Amino acid sequence: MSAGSQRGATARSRTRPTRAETRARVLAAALEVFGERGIAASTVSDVAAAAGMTKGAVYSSFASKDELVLAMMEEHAMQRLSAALAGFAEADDPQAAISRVGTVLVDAIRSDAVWHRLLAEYFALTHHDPSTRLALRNRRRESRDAVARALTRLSENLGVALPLPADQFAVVLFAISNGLGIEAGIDSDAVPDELFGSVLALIGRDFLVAAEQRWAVAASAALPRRDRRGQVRQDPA
Amino acid sequence: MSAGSQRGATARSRTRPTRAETRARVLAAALEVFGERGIAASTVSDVAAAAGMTKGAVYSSFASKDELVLAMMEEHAMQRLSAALAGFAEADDPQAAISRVGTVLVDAIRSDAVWHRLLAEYFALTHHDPSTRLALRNRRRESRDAVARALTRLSENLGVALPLPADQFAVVLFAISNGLGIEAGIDSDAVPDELFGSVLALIGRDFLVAAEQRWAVAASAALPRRDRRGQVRQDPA
DNA sequence: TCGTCTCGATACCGATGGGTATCGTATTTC
DNA sequence: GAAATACGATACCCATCGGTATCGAGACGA
Repeated sequence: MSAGSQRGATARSRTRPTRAETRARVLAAALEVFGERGIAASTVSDVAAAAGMTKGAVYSSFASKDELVLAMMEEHAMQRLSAALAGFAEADDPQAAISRVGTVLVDAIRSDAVWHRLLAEYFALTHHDPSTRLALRNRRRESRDAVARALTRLSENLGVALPLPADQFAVVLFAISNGLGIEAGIDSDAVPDELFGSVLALIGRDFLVAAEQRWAVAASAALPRRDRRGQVRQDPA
Repeated sequence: MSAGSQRGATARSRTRPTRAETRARVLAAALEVFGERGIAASTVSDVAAAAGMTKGAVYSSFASKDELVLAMMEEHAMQRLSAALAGFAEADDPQAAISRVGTVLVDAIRSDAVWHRLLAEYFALTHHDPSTRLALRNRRRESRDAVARALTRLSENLGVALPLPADQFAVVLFAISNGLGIEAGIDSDAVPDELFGSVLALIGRDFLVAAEQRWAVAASAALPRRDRRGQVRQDPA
């Protein structure tokens, strides 16, 4: 009936999006709206509207607002983690690996101001609900472990010890990233672009210096390693 | 005014608390309730009840929930700042000053987990309201400046350059404190007590070493100050 | 092409909670 | 001590928002 039915053999033009499409659209809208207005301050209808739909659509894909929020956080956390890990990714050249880590982490701050706001609110919001709280904790743990493993591998590849135990170093990376992200969110003038890099350089100075020497040595020839006390080499950073 | 032998000191058996008292009680209750259940999740009545009063009392002292929240944050931020600065306080012995800074900052994390949650939520909550946002930004700026000044003074007293420009160093301190606080709030096992100290030691290692040397020199004899350009003069962009 | 099922729009409900009007009483003023 | 005032409790208002019931229309199998 109706004017429909023209989605004949070839064009296959759906007039109605598939379930997955809707879900994706809603999640994207959720990220946008929650990120802009805040989770608590946004209504389900707001999100729906931003996705070009109505509440009904949202509730047909998500059981509750909480679940929508959870799904949105999971989704984006996943993306962020894999992006971060991609930075570490098997780079044959350790130098490249190091510089990539820096790059990734650095613009993680600026580009994802929204994410830092969201995480901050979610962290606070979540505190009273044990199950959500555990979910966040476990997700955070996984992420940290992944980063810690990457750090360990990096350290082993270079044959240089990390400035801190890998797991603690991972925590510190998260903390600084998040902390600077929040400071930047409060007062963007206060956080120059290179600040994260500077801090990392300070924390990892010995590591970087040693890595550089090792690499240089390895590159120049198969020389036995020289003394590593070149304490204040000016190069890094 | 003239005739009134107005409320003679405190001994007066008042059946009704003074305005300032109620305000203080409400603010204390607000800190407690908001900190526990979250700002958005708490109602004005909750806060009032925790203070042993009703909504009416709150609204007779604060124009709106927002204003109550703002006042509570201001109040506590003030306390925190002065506590932190007390750590820097005119210590004749620079060594003591340094170690105090460490101590203060370290247990600022553990002891004030609540504060970190609050700040996180407030930061997120505040983002959509320009005036509150500016208030937070300015308050944050003042705090940073105060810390930066203290750092500068410390550096001058010791005659040793800071690892970073004072204002940036201040930001980093705030960020790490807050960041680690949040991580600890999410997963307390992940943040060992000494982590903040370790990171600070890494960041400020040269500073600490140089300070120690200088102090040792100064202590050993009343020597005129020696050249200050020691090997540690590294100060990257 | 028809029947069935799924998805999403519309309309609605009920609770929650911020905010207000009012009144009684303690405090202050004269 | 009486009048004026300030403060806080009580009762109330109503906008908002999460969630639900229902129904029409598009998708899909036969």
